[in-house]
Formats: sequence, structure tokens, C-alpha cells
Amino acid sequence: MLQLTHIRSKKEDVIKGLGKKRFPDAEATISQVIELDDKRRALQSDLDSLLNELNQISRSIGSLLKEGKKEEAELAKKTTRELKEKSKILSDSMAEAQGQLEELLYTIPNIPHEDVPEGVKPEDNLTLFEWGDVPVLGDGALPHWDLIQKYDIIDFKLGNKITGAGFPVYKGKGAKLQRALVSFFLEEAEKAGYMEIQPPVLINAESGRATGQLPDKEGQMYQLTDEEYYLIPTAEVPITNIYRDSIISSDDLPIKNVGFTTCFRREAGSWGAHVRGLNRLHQFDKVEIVEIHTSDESYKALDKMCDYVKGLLIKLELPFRMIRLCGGDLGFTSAMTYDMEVFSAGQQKWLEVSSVSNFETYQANRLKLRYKDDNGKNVLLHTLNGSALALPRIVAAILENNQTEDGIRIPGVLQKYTGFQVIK
RNA sequence: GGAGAGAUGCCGGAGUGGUCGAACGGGGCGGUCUCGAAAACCGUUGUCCUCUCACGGGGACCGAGGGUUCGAAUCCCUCUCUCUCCGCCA
Repeated sequence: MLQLTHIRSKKEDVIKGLGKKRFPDAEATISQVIELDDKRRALQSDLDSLLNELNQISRSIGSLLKEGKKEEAELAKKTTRELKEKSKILSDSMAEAQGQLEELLYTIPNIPHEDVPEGVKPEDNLTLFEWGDVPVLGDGALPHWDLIQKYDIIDFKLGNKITGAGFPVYKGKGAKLQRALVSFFLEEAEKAGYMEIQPPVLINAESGRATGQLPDKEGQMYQLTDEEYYLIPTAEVPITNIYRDSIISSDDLPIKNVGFTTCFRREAGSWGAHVRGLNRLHQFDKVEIVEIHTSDESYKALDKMCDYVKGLLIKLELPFRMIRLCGGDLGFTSAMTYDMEVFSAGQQKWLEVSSVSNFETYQANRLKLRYKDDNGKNVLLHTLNGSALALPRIVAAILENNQTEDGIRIPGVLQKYTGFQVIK
């Protein structure tokens, strides 16, 4: 959620930023926000002075009764009763204005960083960096959905039987490859100074709201019917919510966490031929890094996180490119996002395997996540996160890029975890 | 799931209707003392909203939400969570 003080003081910038993000009617919405806030403040002010009066009289009744001045006390009681009626009306309308204001603020996305390119479509994204050679495969090269059948390592049909589409079963060396990747990612993260977290994979609505999945992505999360819990779409949600409602000591900054969880996404309305196989699933595993920084440090940290993710891809010998998302492609809560895409030769496609974002104070504002600065003032922190990495597409790329006539070669760094060098 | 107890500030822990935002202790911070440190002593120490250029003022918050009352941390109701015992159980 954007900060009201920021909206009020930098109104023009906010409207401009929202335009970049393709938010409709930015100007009207912002005016409405300010109007509602003015209304709320006026009501608050009136209510406060009324309550002040009420409190003073109530206190005086106490002393009047002690002094035995019963009649005067009764008279005062009558006055307070009237004041109370008025205060009730005032506080109701204040709560109403507050509610409307909040609802409106929830619909407004984060403002993009000034370096975010203009644009609407993925084609407007900016490619910043490419690494590795696209493998040239022979005539018999297969996409991963054929390879997994050929070697019997991942089974979609079984998943259909047990659950439904998008819930594959990993078998034998397929399962072991996944586990190897998880171990590799977690150990690399630990070496890079991240503390490992194992969070719950169910979250309550408050957590969903704090990191911005609710109300924006309501329909994208699986929801329980008996309790108001949701299955996490990413470890970002529970891990970031660890720090909800807290004032971090500056000695504890920066915070660097890593977590491996299964993620669940309904992906409503996004199926089709372009998302075959492992490209898009309802359930998948992901290792996520989450960082918390002061505003001075957060963009340096974002760059470092990208470097870290690049390092993983290089170690896995996967050709990739790094792109900076344009305004229209940027997520609801993000101010700046870099995507990492690996080239998967079997389907001749770039696959997004990581998304690294700085949310600046957008999440922190809802989270009430602050630190005490040198003047003892509470200041909102910046939250950042990134996939490091999402498993299925990495598996897809490894299978496709490393296929040979003799089987699939396992990248060197993973062999100590898999215990085998080839899937035959 | 059944029975009982409880939820107070950074922590421990008082407070059962009237200046209680909250005693007391610990911790933290500042100071005196010291070459320095410890000890001792003195002072200080929550969050949010709001008015004010500022000094400063007002309001809200004692698990959450309602209610009673002129007045609630204190009484009543609902919910959530924690603990103990029993049951069940990876």
C-alpha cells in the first residue's frame, strides 16, 4: 500500500508513476484518495475534541460524587449522554471514511522506479544481460514432456489420477534430481549469508493482505473451505510476514532469509499449448530469497540478489538472459523487477525461472515493518525477494539442454547431490 | 474432541469501576563516580492517529470484536490464542 504522506506530498509523481504502470484513471483515483483523507482528518479532529470534552466531564463527575455534590453530578451526566450520542455519529462516519479510504488504497499498485522502461507488453521489456551458448541439438531432440516419459521420471498421468492436471508425480531419478536441486540451492544460499527458514505453507488472510496477494490475487490462491486459510503461492508470503508488525533494531539489518517450500497456484485462465509439461503447474517447489533493507541500501541489494541468481544459473551451465520488466508487465506490488529466463532448447523457448523484485515500502507499509533510525524515529524498511530458483522450469531446461543419445547429463555441481551423472 | 486456568509495556509481574499509559523489578539508553570497567546512585525509556512552522496540545490502544456505565485494564457477551489434565495421534 502506498503511503498517504507520499501520495499527498508527491501527488504528480504518483499519478505519473501509475500511468507508467497502466493504472486507469490515476488522476481521479488520487484525487478521491486525498478527498477521503481530508474528510477522515476533519472527522478525526472533531471527534477528538468531543472526546476530550467528554473525558474531562467524566473525570469531574468522579470528584463531584466524592464531594457529595449529587445534583451537579447528575446534571453533568446528562451532558455527557448527549455528547456521547454525537460522538457515536462522528466515529461511525469516521470509520466509514477510513474504510473507504483503505479499500481504495488497496486497489492502487506500487509506483515503478524511474529506471523502469515504459511499455505494456513483454516485448517492451529490456534485455540487460545474456550468458551462455544455446545448445545445438540433433534431429532427435525432444521437448521435456517427451523426455520425462522416455526416461519415466516425471508422470503427469499419475498426477491426474491422484489430484488433477498440473500436479505431476516425480519418480526415481526425477525425484532425486529435484531433491538435488533443492539441496544445491539451499547450500549456495547459506554460503551467501542467507538464514534458512521453514515456514508454514498455509497462511491467513491478514498475511495475504500484508504482502499484497489479497485482494489483488484473491482468485489465484487455493483457499480452504473450513477456515480462512490460503495455500501459499510463494514462500515470500509467510517469510515476509515473519516481520509483520515489528520494529527491527538497526543492528539486525540487513535481513537475509532463504526458504524452500512447495507453492500452489490456481493459474486460473492461463492454460494452453504454450504451457505444456513443466512450464506451468498448480503445485511446484521453489527456493526463495527474502531480504529487508533500509531505503539507502535496497537497490544495491537488488543488484546483488540478481548477481547471486546469475551465479546459480552459471553454475548449472544454463544459458540465460536477464531482463528488466517494463511498467505494464511489472507486478502489482513491485517497484522494480528483473526476470531471469533460461533458454530451453527442446522447445526453443525462453522460460522464466526467477523474478527478483524490490517492493520498496509498499509491502512494509501494510506490514508495519520499520526500524529506528539514528534520531529514534520509526522508518519503513524496504522488502525484496527473488526466486533462487523455481524448480520445474530449471528441470525442464536441464532435461532439454543436456539430452544426448546416451541419456541426460546431470550438471557437474549437482552430481554430488544426485549421486549419478546421467539419466538413462 | 472433553475439563479447567490464563492473555497487561522490550521481558518478568502488580493492578478487579474514577487523573492508570498503567506500581514494582529486570533490561535498554543518558549521566555522576573511575585511568578504564564493574558496582552504586540519579535521570530516562511504548505504538498509532491528529492539530501546530515550532514549543507543545488532543485522541486511541492493557489478545480481538461487541456491550453495560457519566467513567472499564478492571463488569458482561462472542471470538482467537496459550498453558495444565484427559482422550486421540505423525
